[in-house]
Amino acid sequence: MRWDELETEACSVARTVSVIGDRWTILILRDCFMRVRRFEDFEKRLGITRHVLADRLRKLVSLGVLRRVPYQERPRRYEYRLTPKGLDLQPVLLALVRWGDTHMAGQGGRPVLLEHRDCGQVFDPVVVCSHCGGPVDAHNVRTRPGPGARASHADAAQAG
Amino acid sequence: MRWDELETEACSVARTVSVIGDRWTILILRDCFMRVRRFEDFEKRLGITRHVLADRLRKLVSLGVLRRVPYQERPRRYEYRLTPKGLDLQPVLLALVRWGDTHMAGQGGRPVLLEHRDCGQVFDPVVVCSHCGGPVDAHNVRTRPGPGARASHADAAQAG
DNA sequence: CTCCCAAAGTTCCGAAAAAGAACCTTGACT
DNA sequence: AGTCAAGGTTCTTTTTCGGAACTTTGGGAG
Repeated sequence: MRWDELETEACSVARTVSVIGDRWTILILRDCFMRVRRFEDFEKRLGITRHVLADRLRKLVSLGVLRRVPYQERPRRYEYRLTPKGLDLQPVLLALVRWGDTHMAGQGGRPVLLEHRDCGQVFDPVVVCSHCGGPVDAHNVRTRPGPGARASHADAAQAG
Repeated sequence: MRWDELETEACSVARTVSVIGDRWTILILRDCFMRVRRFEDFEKRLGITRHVLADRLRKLVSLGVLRRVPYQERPRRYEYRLTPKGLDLQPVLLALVRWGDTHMAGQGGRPVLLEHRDCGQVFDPVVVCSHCGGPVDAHNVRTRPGPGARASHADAAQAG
């Protein structure tokens, strides 16, 4: 299966992976959430090659995750900002941070803490059910085919 | 920056990406959550080459995300199952499903629905604050350095 | 006017990884 | 002895990546 076939799969994970399933893309998005916006800043912070960076930014813009905004004229220069579609990726990033904190933390503990503005406290992101508000974990979720289901594989996140 | 340098970064996103920041790895994990366990089944469902599949499974086992469990003797055969560390990736998969459903759904609507066993309803995963239970979104989270912070870049998931 | 600088890319080349297909191993079954 | 199944491994070819140099647009210094 090739990269460009992914987005046509009847699977939301596959479709999402077709957008962000690349290490550089995820790290670029992490930096976007940290308010990094310029080509050179991404390059310096990430240690990515300019070639790959340009490619990924182009891809993210064409997918509507980032937009290219001019920040000066003569010479015209652009910066990259998250669109609403891009901001919606926050839960993905939060989930990645949480897992890394739990399972990959170094000797010093977690590198970063998350503070919830609404209550002012340091917190962990917790996933709950939109219907009853109860906790969601690996053992209390079932998947079933939805209206967009097709042939082969369904979607996913059920227990082992 | 090379792949193997990622896991030493003082960033939980980077460390997590060093484990799952690869499209095949994420799709393999999706299938694991759907109770797929055997080499041939992964191969058939994913359309991945055997070479890459063997490599990714080996990597996931060595990282403690999957474990190799014998399911028959003579000839000895193994299957792959999520460990507790692997099951903890569920929020990541849920976040990917949710984003795909919202932003990449095809004409037919969502391919799969999630059902919460505790309340029996179809639901969306929602991220809330572990402290006050309030909603978490792109605009009410601040990041600050934690005990494991180091030199360069902090972590991540703040608004644009 | 010429040189130098900055930001944001693009181009080029050798190295690494993925796709695709064939081959190998263990043991059961016929 | 021949066939089948599961789970890999070994090729060869095609893509992608890393690293470094080059380009473009214009400002500012001498």
